Amino acid sequence: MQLNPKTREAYNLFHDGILALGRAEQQGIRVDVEYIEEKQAQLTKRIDWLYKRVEGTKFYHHWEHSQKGKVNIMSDAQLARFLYDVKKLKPIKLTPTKKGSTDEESLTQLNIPELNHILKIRKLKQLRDTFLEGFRREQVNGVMHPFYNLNLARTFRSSSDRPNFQNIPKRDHESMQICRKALYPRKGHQLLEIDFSGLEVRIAACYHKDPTMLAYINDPTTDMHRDMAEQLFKFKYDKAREDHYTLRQAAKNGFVFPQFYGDYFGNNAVDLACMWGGLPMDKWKPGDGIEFNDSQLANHLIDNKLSSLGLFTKHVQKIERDFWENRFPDYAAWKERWWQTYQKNGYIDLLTGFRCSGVMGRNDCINYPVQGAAFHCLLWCIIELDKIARLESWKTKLVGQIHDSILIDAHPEELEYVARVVKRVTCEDLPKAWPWISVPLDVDADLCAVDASWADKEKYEFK
DNA sequence: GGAACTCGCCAC
DNA sequence: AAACGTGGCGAGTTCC
Repeated sequence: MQLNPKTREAYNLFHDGILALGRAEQQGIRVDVEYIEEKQAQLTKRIDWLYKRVEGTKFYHHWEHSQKGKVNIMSDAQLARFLYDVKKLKPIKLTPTKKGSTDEESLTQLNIPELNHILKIRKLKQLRDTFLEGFRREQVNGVMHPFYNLNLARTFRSSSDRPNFQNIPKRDHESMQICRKALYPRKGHQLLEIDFSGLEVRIAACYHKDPTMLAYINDPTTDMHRDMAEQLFKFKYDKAREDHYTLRQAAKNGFVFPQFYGDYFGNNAVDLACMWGGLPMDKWKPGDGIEFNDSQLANHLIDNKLSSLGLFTKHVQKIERDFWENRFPDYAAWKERWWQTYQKNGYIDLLTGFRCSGVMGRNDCINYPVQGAAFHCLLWCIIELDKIARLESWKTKLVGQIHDSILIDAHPEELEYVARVVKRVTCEDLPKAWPWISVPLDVDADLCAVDASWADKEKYEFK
Protein backbone atom coordinates (compact mmCIF):
# COMPACT_ATOMS: atom_id res chain seq x y z
CA MET A 1 0.00 0.00 0.00
CA GLN A 2 1.12 3.50 -0.78
CA LEU A 3 2.42 6.00 1.71
CA ASN A 4 1.55 9.33 0.29
CA PRO A 5 1.29 12.23 2.71
CA LYS A 6 0.89 15.33 0.60
CA THR A 7 2.29 17.95 2.90
CA ARG A 8 5.24 18.34 5.21
CA GLU A 9 2.85 18.43 8.18
CA ALA A 10 1.41 15.08 7.20
CA TYR A 11 4.89 13.62 6.88
CA ASN A 12 5.95 14.99 10.25
CA LEU A 13 2.84 13.69 11.96
CA PHE A 14 3.67 10.15 10.88
CA HIS A 15 7.37 10.55 11.56
CA ASP A 16 6.82 11.78 15.12
CA GLY A 17 3.86 9.41 15.48
CA ILE A 18 5.76 6.24 14.72
CA LEU A 19 8.45 7.21 17.26
CA ALA A 20 5.85 7.79 19.98
CA LEU A 21 4.07 4.55 19.10
CA GLY A 22 7.42 2.77 19.08
CA ARG A 23 7.93 3.83 22.68
CA ALA A 24 4.49 2.46 23.58
CA GLU A 25 5.42 -0.82 21.86
CA GLN A 26 8.65 -0.98 23.82
CA GLN A 27 6.78 -0.37 27.07
CA GLY A 28 4.31 -3.20 26.39
CA ILE A 29 1.45 -4.62 28.41
CA ARG A 30 1.68 -7.13 31.21
CA VAL A 31 0.18 -10.54 30.55
CA ASP A 32 -0.89 -13.06 33.19
CA VAL A 33 0.43 -16.28 31.64
CA GLU A 34 -0.76 -18.49 34.49
CA TYR A 35 -4.32 -17.22 34.12
CA ILE A 36 -4.20 -17.71 30.36
CA GLU A 37 -3.08 -21.33 30.59
CA GLU A 38 -5.72 -22.11 33.21
CA LYS A 39 -8.45 -20.42 31.19
CA GLN A 40 -7.37 -22.13 27.98
CA ALA A 41 -7.65 -25.52 29.72
CA GLN A 42 -11.10 -24.56 30.98
CA LEU A 43 -12.20 -23.50 27.51
CA THR A 44 -10.87 -26.76 26.07
CA LYS A 45 -13.08 -28.69 28.50
CA ARG A 46 -16.14 -26.68 27.50
CA ILE A 47 -15.34 -27.14 23.81
CA ASP A 48 -14.88 -30.91 24.23
CA TRP A 49 -18.17 -31.17 26.13
CA LEU A 50 -20.07 -29.28 23.44
CA TYR A 51 -18.36 -31.34 20.76
CA LYS A 52 -19.53 -34.56 22.41
CA ARG A 53 -23.09 -33.27 22.55
CA VAL A 54 -23.02 -32.77 18.79
CA GLU A 55 -21.22 -36.05 18.07
CA GLY A 56 -23.96 -38.24 19.50
CA THR A 57 -26.78 -36.80 17.40
CA LYS A 58 -28.63 -38.00 14.33
CA PHE A 59 -27.64 -34.71 12.70
CA TYR A 60 -23.96 -35.57 13.11
CA HIS A 61 -24.35 -39.14 11.85
CA HIS A 62 -26.16 -37.89 8.78
CA TRP A 63 -23.32 -35.44 8.16
CA GLU A 64 -20.73 -38.19 8.73
CA HIS A 65 -22.50 -40.47 6.26
CA SER A 66 -22.64 -37.74 3.59
CA GLN A 67 -18.91 -37.04 4.12
CA LYS A 68 -17.96 -40.74 3.99
CA GLY A 69 -16.63 -40.61 7.55
CA LYS A 70 -14.34 -37.58 7.53
CA VAL A 71 -16.29 -34.90 9.40
CA ASN A 72 -14.66 -31.65 10.37
CA ILE A 73 -17.09 -29.78 12.53
CA MET A 74 -15.19 -26.49 12.05
CA SER A 75 -15.23 -26.58 8.26
CA ASP A 76 -17.64 -24.05 6.82
CA ALA A 77 -17.26 -25.65 3.41
CA GLN A 78 -18.39 -29.05 4.72
CA LEU A 79 -21.18 -27.50 6.75
CA ALA A 80 -22.47 -25.53 3.76
CA ARG A 81 -22.39 -28.65 1.57
CA PHE A 82 -24.25 -30.68 4.22
CA LEU A 83 -26.90 -28.07 5.02
CA TYR A 84 -27.59 -26.73 1.56
CA ASP A 85 -26.75 -29.64 -0.80
CA VAL A 86 -27.41 -32.78 1.26
CA LYS A 87 -30.23 -31.57 3.52
CA LYS A 88 -31.50 -29.16 0.84
CA LEU A 89 -32.12 -26.35 3.33
CA LYS A 90 -32.58 -22.91 1.87
CA PRO A 91 -29.72 -20.51 2.68
CA ILE A 92 -30.99 -17.23 4.14
CA LYS A 93 -28.07 -15.44 2.50
CA LEU A 94 -25.11 -16.03 0.23
CA THR A 95 -21.41 -15.30 0.62
CA PRO A 96 -19.70 -12.90 -1.82
CA THR A 97 -18.81 -15.96 -3.94
CA LYS A 98 -22.52 -16.90 -4.08
CA LYS A 99 -22.33 -19.94 -1.83
CA GLY A 100 -24.74 -20.56 1.08
CA SER A 101 -23.52 -18.68 4.14
CA THR A 102 -22.77 -20.41 7.45
CA ASP A 103 -22.29 -17.28 9.52
CA GLU A 104 -23.92 -16.73 12.90
CA GLU A 105 -27.09 -15.18 11.53
CA SER A 106 -27.63 -17.97 8.99
CA LEU A 107 -27.10 -20.80 11.47
CA THR A 108 -29.27 -19.15 14.13
CA GLN A 109 -32.15 -18.72 11.71
CA LEU A 110 -32.15 -22.44 10.85
CA ASN A 111 -33.06 -23.11 14.49
CA ILE A 112 -31.29 -26.50 14.82
CA PRO A 113 -29.87 -27.26 18.30
CA GLU A 114 -26.67 -28.82 16.92
CA LEU A 115 -25.94 -25.62 14.99
CA ASN A 116 -26.25 -23.58 18.17
CA HIS A 117 -23.64 -25.84 19.76
CA ILE A 118 -21.37 -25.36 16.75
CA LEU A 119 -21.76 -21.59 17.05
CA LYS A 120 -20.81 -21.75 20.73
CA ILE A 121 -17.78 -23.92 19.89
CA ARG A 122 -16.70 -21.37 17.24
CA LYS A 123 -16.89 -18.56 19.80
CA LEU A 124 -14.96 -20.39 22.50
CA LYS A 125 -12.29 -21.53 20.04
CA GLN A 126 -11.76 -17.96 18.92
CA LEU A 127 -11.31 -16.80 22.52
CA ARG A 128 -8.84 -19.62 23.21
CA ASP A 129 -6.88 -19.68 19.95
CA THR A 130 -6.95 -16.11 18.67
CA PHE A 131 -7.00 -13.91 21.74
CA LEU A 132 -5.59 -15.82 24.72
CA GLU A 133 -3.12 -17.82 22.64
CA GLY A 134 -2.08 -14.66 20.81
CA PHE A 135 -1.26 -12.92 24.09
CA ARG A 136 0.57 -16.01 25.37
CA ARG A 137 2.57 -16.48 22.18
CA GLU A 138 3.64 -12.85 21.95
CA GLN A 139 4.57 -12.24 25.59
CA VAL A 140 8.20 -12.21 26.64
CA ASN A 141 8.79 -12.57 30.39
CA GLY A 142 5.14 -11.74 31.01
CA VAL A 143 4.95 -8.64 28.79
CA MET A 144 3.52 -8.46 25.28
CA HIS A 145 4.43 -5.74 22.80
CA PRO A 146 1.70 -5.18 20.20
CA PHE A 147 2.97 -3.40 17.07
CA TYR A 148 1.36 -0.31 15.57
CA ASN A 149 1.67 0.28 11.83
CA LEU A 150 1.17 3.59 10.06
CA ASN A 151 1.98 2.27 6.60
CA LEU A 152 -0.80 -0.22 5.94
CA ALA A 153 -4.26 1.32 6.16
CA ARG A 154 -5.42 3.05 2.98
CA THR A 155 -7.32 5.57 5.12
CA PHE A 156 -4.07 6.67 6.84
CA ARG A 157 -5.34 5.11 10.04
CA SER A 158 -3.11 2.78 12.06
CA SER A 159 -3.28 -0.98 12.25
CA SER A 160 -1.95 -3.31 14.92
CA ASP A 161 -0.54 -6.83 14.93
CA ARG A 162 1.45 -9.47 16.85
CA PRO A 163 -0.99 -9.41 18.54
CA ASN A 164 -3.66 -7.12 17.19
CA PHE A 165 -4.40 -4.83 20.12
CA GLN A 166 -7.31 -3.17 18.33
CA ASN A 167 -9.88 -6.00 18.27
CA ILE A 168 -9.98 -7.43 21.79
CA PRO A 169 -13.61 -8.31 22.73
CA LYS A 170 -15.50 -5.58 24.52
CA ARG A 171 -19.23 -5.72 23.71
CA ASP A 172 -19.91 -9.32 24.70
CA HIS A 173 -19.45 -9.35 28.46
CA GLU A 174 -18.31 -12.96 28.84
CA SER A 175 -15.75 -12.68 26.03
CA MET A 176 -14.56 -9.32 27.34
CA GLN A 177 -13.96 -10.75 30.82
CA ILE A 178 -12.16 -13.85 29.55
CA CYS A 179 -9.75 -11.84 27.36
CA ARG A 180 -9.16 -8.70 29.35
CA LYS A 181 -8.56 -10.54 32.64
CA ALA A 182 -5.27 -11.58 31.01
CA LEU A 183 -4.00 -8.00 30.71
CA TYR A 184 -2.46 -5.96 33.52
CA PRO A 185 -0.60 -2.74 34.29
CA ARG A 186 2.91 -2.67 35.78
CA LYS A 187 3.03 -3.69 39.46
CA GLY A 188 1.63 -0.89 41.65
CA HIS A 189 0.15 0.87 38.60
CA GLN A 190 -3.38 1.13 37.23
CA LEU A 191 -4.84 1.16 33.72
CA LEU A 192 -6.50 4.35 32.53
CA GLU A 193 -8.36 4.34 29.24
CA ILE A 194 -9.34 7.58 27.56
CA ASP A 195 -11.47 7.83 24.46
CA PHE A 196 -12.82 10.68 22.36
CA SER A 197 -16.61 10.74 22.43
CA GLY A 198 -18.15 10.50 18.97
CA LEU A 199 -14.88 11.47 17.30
CA GLU A 200 -15.71 10.32 13.76
CA VAL A 201 -19.11 12.01 13.78
CA ARG A 202 -17.47 15.26 14.91
CA ILE A 203 -14.65 15.09 12.39
CA ALA A 204 -17.17 14.37 9.64
CA ALA A 205 -18.95 17.55 10.74
CA CYS A 206 -15.71 19.50 10.22
CA TYR A 207 -15.91 18.49 6.55
CA HIS A 208 -19.63 18.90 5.79
CA LYS A 209 -20.66 21.44 8.49
CA ASP A 210 -24.30 20.32 8.34
CA PRO A 211 -26.18 22.72 10.67
CA THR A 212 -28.43 20.03 12.14
CA MET A 213 -25.42 17.87 12.94
CA LEU A 214 -23.56 20.85 14.41
CA ALA A 215 -26.57 21.56 16.61
CA TYR A 216 -26.57 17.96 17.87
CA ILE A 217 -22.85 18.19 18.63
CA ASN A 218 -23.01 21.61 20.26
CA ASP A 219 -26.03 20.93 22.48
CA PRO A 220 -25.30 17.99 24.80
CA THR A 221 -28.95 17.82 25.89
CA THR A 222 -29.89 16.60 22.41
CA ASP A 223 -29.14 13.09 21.20
CA MET A 224 -29.19 12.02 17.55
CA HIS A 225 -29.35 8.30 18.37
CA ARG A 226 -32.27 8.77 20.73
CA ASP A 227 -34.19 10.74 18.08
CA MET A 228 -33.55 8.05 15.48
CA ALA A 229 -34.63 5.31 17.89
CA GLU A 230 -37.93 7.12 18.48
CA GLN A 231 -38.49 7.44 14.74
CA LEU A 232 -37.46 3.87 13.86
CA PHE A 233 -39.42 2.12 16.61
CA LYS A 234 -42.24 4.66 17.08
CA PHE A 235 -42.08 5.38 20.79
CA LYS A 236 -41.38 8.23 23.20
CA TYR A 237 -37.98 7.86 24.82
CA ASP A 238 -37.83 7.55 28.60
CA LYS A 239 -34.24 7.67 29.81
CA ALA A 240 -35.11 5.84 33.03
CA ARG A 241 -36.02 2.70 31.05
CA GLU A 242 -33.35 0.18 30.21
CA ASP A 243 -35.32 -1.26 27.29
CA HIS A 244 -35.49 2.21 25.74
CA TYR A 245 -31.72 2.49 26.02
CA THR A 246 -31.41 -0.86 24.24
CA LEU A 247 -33.37 0.50 21.30
CA ARG A 248 -31.23 3.64 21.29
CA GLN A 249 -28.14 1.41 20.92
CA ALA A 250 -29.95 -0.49 18.17
CA ALA A 251 -30.64 2.75 16.30
CA LYS A 252 -27.02 3.86 16.73
CA ASN A 253 -25.33 0.61 15.68
CA GLY A 254 -28.00 -0.72 13.34
CA PHE A 255 -28.96 2.44 11.48
CA VAL A 256 -27.05 5.69 12.14
CA PHE A 257 -23.46 4.43 11.89
CA PRO A 258 -24.11 2.02 9.01
CA GLN A 259 -25.82 4.90 7.15
CA PHE A 260 -22.75 7.09 7.67
CA TYR A 261 -20.58 4.29 6.27
CA GLY A 262 -22.80 4.09 3.19
CA ASP A 263 -25.13 1.23 4.03
CA TYR A 264 -28.80 1.25 3.00
CA PHE A 265 -32.23 0.57 4.51
CA GLY A 266 -32.46 -3.05 3.33
CA ASN A 267 -29.55 -4.18 5.49
CA ASN A 268 -30.53 -1.80 8.28
CA ALA A 269 -34.03 -3.25 8.58
CA VAL A 270 -32.76 -6.83 8.80
CA ASP A 271 -30.15 -5.91 11.41
CA LEU A 272 -32.53 -3.82 13.48
CA ALA A 273 -35.21 -6.49 13.48
CA CYS A 274 -33.16 -9.67 13.79
CA MET A 275 -29.96 -8.76 15.57
CA TRP A 276 -31.12 -5.95 17.76
CA GLY A 277 -34.84 -6.69 18.12
CA GLY A 278 -34.68 -10.49 18.34
CA LEU A 279 -37.46 -10.81 15.77
CA PRO A 280 -37.81 -13.61 13.19
CA MET A 281 -37.22 -12.98 9.48
CA ASP A 282 -40.85 -13.21 8.29
CA LYS A 283 -44.18 -12.27 9.87
CA TRP A 284 -44.10 -11.30 13.52
CA LYS A 285 -46.42 -12.68 16.20
CA PRO A 286 -47.26 -11.28 19.63
CA GLY A 287 -44.58 -12.49 22.04
CA ASP A 288 -41.74 -12.25 19.49
CA GLY A 289 -38.66 -10.12 20.10
CA ILE A 290 -36.93 -8.51 23.05
CA GLU A 291 -38.80 -7.12 26.05
CA PHE A 292 -40.24 -3.70 25.48
CA ASN A 293 -42.66 -1.60 27.53
CA ASP A 294 -43.47 -4.55 29.82
CA SER A 295 -44.42 -6.62 26.81
CA GLN A 296 -42.56 -7.73 23.66
CA LEU A 297 -41.19 -5.57 20.85
CA ALA A 298 -43.34 -7.45 18.29
CA ASN A 299 -46.53 -6.53 20.18
CA HIS A 300 -45.57 -2.86 20.09
CA LEU A 301 -44.67 -2.92 16.40
CA ILE A 302 -47.83 -4.82 15.41
CA ASP A 303 -49.87 -2.14 17.23
CA ASN A 304 -48.05 0.40 15.04
CA LYS A 305 -48.83 -1.37 11.75
CA LEU A 306 -45.33 -2.87 11.45
CA SER A 307 -46.17 -6.55 11.69
CA SER A 308 -43.50 -8.07 9.45
CA LEU A 309 -39.96 -7.55 8.26
CA GLY A 310 -41.36 -6.46 4.90
CA LEU A 311 -43.46 -3.68 6.37
CA PHE A 312 -40.65 -2.67 8.71
CA THR A 313 -38.26 -2.47 5.75
CA LYS A 314 -40.56 -0.02 3.92
CA HIS A 315 -40.72 1.99 7.14
CA VAL A 316 -36.91 2.11 7.41
CA GLN A 317 -36.71 3.12 3.75
CA LYS A 318 -38.87 6.17 4.45
CA ILE A 319 -36.72 7.04 7.44
CA GLU A 320 -33.57 6.76 5.33
CA ARG A 321 -35.00 9.26 2.83
CA ASP A 322 -35.99 11.60 5.62
CA PHE A 323 -32.58 11.17 7.27
CA TRP A 324 -30.64 12.43 4.24
CA GLU A 325 -33.20 14.72 2.58
CA ASN A 326 -34.66 16.51 5.60
CA ARG A 327 -32.51 15.90 8.63
CA PHE A 328 -28.99 16.13 7.18
CA PRO A 329 -29.31 17.61 3.66
CA ASP A 330 -25.97 19.45 3.86
CA TYR A 331 -24.22 16.26 4.88
CA ALA A 332 -25.85 14.51 1.90
CA ALA A 333 -24.77 17.31 -0.45
CA TRP A 334 -21.21 17.06 0.86
CA LYS A 335 -21.14 13.34 0.16
CA GLU A 336 -22.21 13.92 -3.42
CA ARG A 337 -19.76 16.81 -3.89
CA TRP A 338 -16.89 14.77 -2.49
CA TRP A 339 -17.62 11.87 -4.87
CA GLN A 340 -17.79 14.26 -7.83
CA THR A 341 -14.51 15.87 -6.82
CA TYR A 342 -12.78 12.50 -6.68
CA GLN A 343 -14.08 11.54 -10.10
CA LYS A 344 -12.78 14.81 -11.52
CA ASN A 345 -9.36 14.87 -9.80
CA GLY A 346 -8.64 11.23 -9.00
CA TYR A 347 -7.84 11.93 -5.37
CA ILE A 348 -9.25 13.15 -2.07
CA ASP A 349 -7.41 15.48 0.32
CA LEU A 350 -7.80 15.08 4.05
CA LEU A 351 -8.04 17.98 6.49
CA THR A 352 -4.77 16.71 7.98
CA GLY A 353 -2.70 17.15 4.82
CA PHE A 354 -2.85 13.57 3.51
CA ARG A 355 -4.02 12.63 0.05
CA CYS A 356 -5.95 9.45 -0.79
CA SER A 357 -5.62 8.33 -4.38
CA GLY A 358 -5.99 5.17 -6.41
CA VAL A 359 -9.19 3.35 -7.28
CA MET A 360 -11.90 4.35 -4.84
CA GLY A 361 -15.61 3.76 -4.70
CA ARG A 362 -18.30 6.19 -3.67
CA ASN A 363 -18.32 5.09 -0.04
CA ASP A 364 -14.54 5.14 0.12
CA CYS A 365 -14.49 8.84 -0.83
CA ILE A 366 -16.70 9.61 2.15
CA ASN A 367 -15.17 7.24 4.68
CA TYR A 368 -11.43 7.57 4.15
CA PRO A 369 -11.10 11.27 4.93
CA VAL A 370 -13.23 10.96 8.05
CA GLN A 371 -11.55 7.84 9.44
CA GLY A 372 -8.08 9.12 8.65
CA ALA A 373 -8.44 12.60 10.07
CA ALA A 374 -10.17 11.29 13.19
CA PHE A 375 -7.25 8.97 13.88
CA HIS A 376 -4.79 11.80 13.22
CA CYS A 377 -6.40 13.74 16.06
CA LEU A 378 -5.57 10.87 18.37
CA LEU A 379 -2.05 10.54 16.97
CA TRP A 380 -1.35 14.23 17.51
CA CYS A 381 -2.36 13.83 21.16
CA ILE A 382 -0.21 10.72 21.55
CA ILE A 383 2.84 12.60 20.24
CA GLU A 384 2.16 15.53 22.55
CA LEU A 385 1.57 13.35 25.63
CA ASP A 386 4.66 11.28 24.92
CA LYS A 387 6.69 14.49 24.68
CA ILE A 388 5.37 15.82 27.99
CA ALA A 389 5.79 12.45 29.73
CA ARG A 390 9.46 12.28 28.75
CA LEU A 391 10.15 15.91 29.57
CA GLU A 392 8.62 15.51 33.04
CA SER A 393 9.96 11.96 33.58
CA TRP A 394 6.57 10.40 34.26
CA LYS A 395 6.43 6.94 35.78
CA THR A 396 3.14 6.81 33.90
CA LYS A 397 3.43 5.41 30.35
CA LEU A 398 1.32 5.26 27.26
CA VAL A 399 0.97 1.59 26.33
CA GLY A 400 -1.75 1.21 23.71
CA GLN A 401 -4.01 2.88 21.17
CA ILE A 402 -7.27 1.89 19.47
CA HIS A 403 -8.16 4.46 16.73
CA ASP A 404 -9.90 6.96 19.03
CA SER A 405 -8.68 5.88 22.46
CA ILE A 406 -5.45 5.50 24.39
CA LEU A 407 -4.48 3.07 27.12
CA ILE A 408 -2.26 4.46 29.85
CA ASP A 409 -0.34 2.51 32.49
CA ALA A 410 -0.61 5.07 35.29
CA HIS A 411 1.27 5.51 38.53
CA PRO A 412 -1.38 6.16 41.23
CA GLU A 413 0.38 9.27 42.55
CA GLU A 414 0.49 10.80 39.08
CA LEU A 415 -3.01 9.74 38.09
CA GLU A 416 -4.93 12.95 38.72
CA TYR A 417 -2.25 15.10 37.15
CA VAL A 418 -1.96 12.84 34.12
CA ALA A 419 -5.72 12.83 33.64
CA ARG A 420 -5.75 16.64 33.73
CA VAL A 421 -2.96 16.86 31.17
CA VAL A 422 -4.69 14.37 28.89
CA LYS A 423 -7.92 16.33 29.10
CA ARG A 424 -6.09 19.57 28.28
CA VAL A 425 -4.12 18.14 25.38
CA THR A 426 -7.14 16.44 23.79
CA CYS A 427 -9.82 19.06 24.33
CA GLU A 428 -7.82 22.34 24.31
CA ASP A 429 -4.33 22.02 22.81
CA LEU A 430 -5.39 19.93 19.82
CA PRO A 431 -8.19 22.24 18.59
CA LYS A 432 -5.79 25.19 19.04
CA ALA A 433 -3.12 23.46 16.96
CA TRP A 434 -5.59 22.51 14.22
CA PRO A 435 -8.02 25.37 13.63
CA TRP A 436 -9.99 23.31 11.08
CA ILE A 437 -11.47 21.48 14.07
CA SER A 438 -14.63 23.56 14.17
CA VAL A 439 -16.50 21.52 16.77
CA PRO A 440 -15.91 20.98 20.49
CA LEU A 441 -14.05 17.78 21.38
CA ASP A 442 -14.74 15.71 24.45
CA VAL A 443 -13.23 12.66 26.14
CA ASP A 444 -14.50 9.91 28.43
CA ALA A 445 -12.30 7.93 30.78
CA ASP A 446 -12.35 4.53 32.47
CA LEU A 447 -10.06 3.54 35.32
CA CYS A 448 -9.02 0.20 36.78
CA ALA A 449 -7.96 -0.24 40.42
CA VAL A 450 -4.26 -0.55 41.29
CA ASP A 451 -2.95 -3.96 40.16
CA ALA A 452 -6.35 -4.87 38.68
CA SER A 453 -6.81 -6.32 35.21
CA TRP A 454 -8.27 -4.48 32.22
CA ALA A 455 -11.54 -6.37 32.74
CA ASP A 456 -12.43 -4.46 35.89
CA LYS A 457 -12.78 -0.85 34.89
CA GLU A 458 -15.12 1.86 36.09
CA LYS A 459 -16.04 5.25 34.78
CA TYR A 460 -13.52 7.87 35.85
CA GLU A 461 -14.73 11.40 36.52
CA PHE A 462 -12.21 14.15 35.75
CA LYS A 463 -11.55 16.51 38.67
C1' DG B 1 5.11 -27.70 2.83
C1' DG B 2 3.97 -23.06 1.65
C1' DA B 3 1.18 -19.45 -0.99
C1' DA B 4 -3.21 -17.80 -1.96
C1' DC B 5 -7.77 -17.95 -1.35
C1' DT B 6 -12.43 -18.03 1.27
C1' DC B 7 -15.05 -17.49 5.23
C1' DG B 8 -16.14 -15.90 9.67
C1' DC B 9 -15.51 -12.65 13.53
C1' DC B 10 -13.27 -9.35 16.77
C1' DA B 11 -12.38 -4.07 17.18
C1' DC B 12 -13.26 1.05 15.72
C1' DA C 1 -27.62 4.68 -9.12
C1' DA C 2 -26.15 1.75 -5.68
C1' DA C 3 -26.11 -0.57 -1.68
C1' DC C 4 -21.20 -1.30 5.04
C1' DG C 5 -15.75 1.75 5.62
C1' DT C 6 -10.95 0.19 7.93
C1' DG C 7 -8.06 -3.42 9.79
C1' DG C 8 -5.83 -8.69 11.78
C1' DC C 9 -6.18 -13.34 12.38
C1' DG C 10 -7.49 -18.39 12.61
C1' DA C 11 -9.09 -22.36 10.18
C1' DG C 12 -10.08 -24.85 6.17
C1' DT C 13 -9.16 -25.67 1.42
C1' DT C 14 -6.86 -25.90 -2.94
C1' DC C 15 -3.06 -25.52 -5.78
C1' DC C 16 1.71 -25.84 -6.88
